Amino acid sequence: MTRGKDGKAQTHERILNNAAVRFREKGIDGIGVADLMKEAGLTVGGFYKHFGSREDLVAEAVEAMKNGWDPVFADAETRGLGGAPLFDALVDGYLDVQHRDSPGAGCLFAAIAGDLGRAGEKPRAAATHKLERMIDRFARVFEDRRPAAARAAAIFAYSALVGAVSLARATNDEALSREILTTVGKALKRLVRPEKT
Amino acid sequence: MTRGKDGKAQTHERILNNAAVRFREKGIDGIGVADLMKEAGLTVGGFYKHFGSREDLVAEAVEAMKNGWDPVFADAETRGLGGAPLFDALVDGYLDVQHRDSPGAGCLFAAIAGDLGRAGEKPRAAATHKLERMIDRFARVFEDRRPAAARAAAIFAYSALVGAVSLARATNDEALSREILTTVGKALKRLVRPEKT
DNA sequence: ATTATCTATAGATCTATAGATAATGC
DNA sequence: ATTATCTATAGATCTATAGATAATGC
Repeated sequence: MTRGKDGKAQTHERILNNAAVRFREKGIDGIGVADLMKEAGLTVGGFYKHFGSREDLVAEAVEAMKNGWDPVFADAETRGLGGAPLFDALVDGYLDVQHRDSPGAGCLFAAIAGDLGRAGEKPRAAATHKLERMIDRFARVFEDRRPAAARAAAIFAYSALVGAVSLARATNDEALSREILTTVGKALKRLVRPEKT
Repeated sequence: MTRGKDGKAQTHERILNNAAVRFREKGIDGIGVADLMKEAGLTVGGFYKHFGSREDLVAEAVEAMKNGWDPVFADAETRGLGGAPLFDALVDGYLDVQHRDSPGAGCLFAAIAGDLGRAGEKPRAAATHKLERMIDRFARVFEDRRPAAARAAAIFAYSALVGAVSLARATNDEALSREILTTVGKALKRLVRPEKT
């Protein structure tokens, strides 16, 4: 309706999904409203008919961020995978060089945890929601433990994963970067991996 | 000499140490050159007599960042501490709520790893240097293992620590935040702690 | 008539530079 | 005479808003 061929909701989604990628790639403050609108094929003036403020966009974008694990979980579910093999797939996928080199499509915490800690209440609330969901989902991988222990294992392993990719991206020494990824992967499989299922 | 009562080197240090705090508190792009100079008691015009560019300041500030562990290591050395007690002191200190709430005085990676991953070559080289030194120092805590295993333990534990504080800062749910800190602390002590010394 | 999007711009940033000033060293 | 710091400003951002325009629905 009106000017654009698409509906407003689709335009909204387009702005959002692009912002979700760009914020992870360039940091929350790394790209401006005008450029985000341009990348969505629009001009800056329409922005505030879609979002109350830039911060509102950040919060919505955080909610919209598909974390790289979604396909792994989905695939595991269809194939009836769980326990150790699923854990290994999640760890390997997270610590892969491709994930390290594609922050825009990857874990929001590895990419912008620091920015989120300094962000307003709305983005932080959205991040909290994402984090809770991620922990719950990851905890179910530890079928061999009681709920409290499974949750603890998920929190511990997830912290190590987030830290590893954050550090692997921060250094410009490729050898060190890969060493971090492989070392943390091995340690997690040795110390945290659930029993075979 | 000239205008200021202090020497140029002291002024340089003053700008640097303040920037090192502010960058961790507000993110690398969270404060401008003019405000940094004002906080050091100067005006913006003098900045480029001290630093070739803003990015050069970032790199120097990263080098200058005292990580919160320095006093713990120093204290341990004077008291002849090592092994398990030192490991516990480092883990507890890192995962303390006070560290979480004082990014300006804390670990640079927990505060700005994301920013560093997007920064220029000079800041990333400085970060790499810091990271290497941190790993080497932390690895010496694992006196009970061979060098390669000690290094792996240091990389793994450090990743978990950085991830835990990053996540604990990103959420606005105080209970979840504390749960992350205590859970990761317990897991590290159970799974990675060196033998008693 | 409504509304999604457009153009244009206000006002507040930010990095970097030019040229003046004031304190020291010869 | 030198130089560390100052004031002032250019030019490029950025968020947010005002008002015009063009497409749809009554």
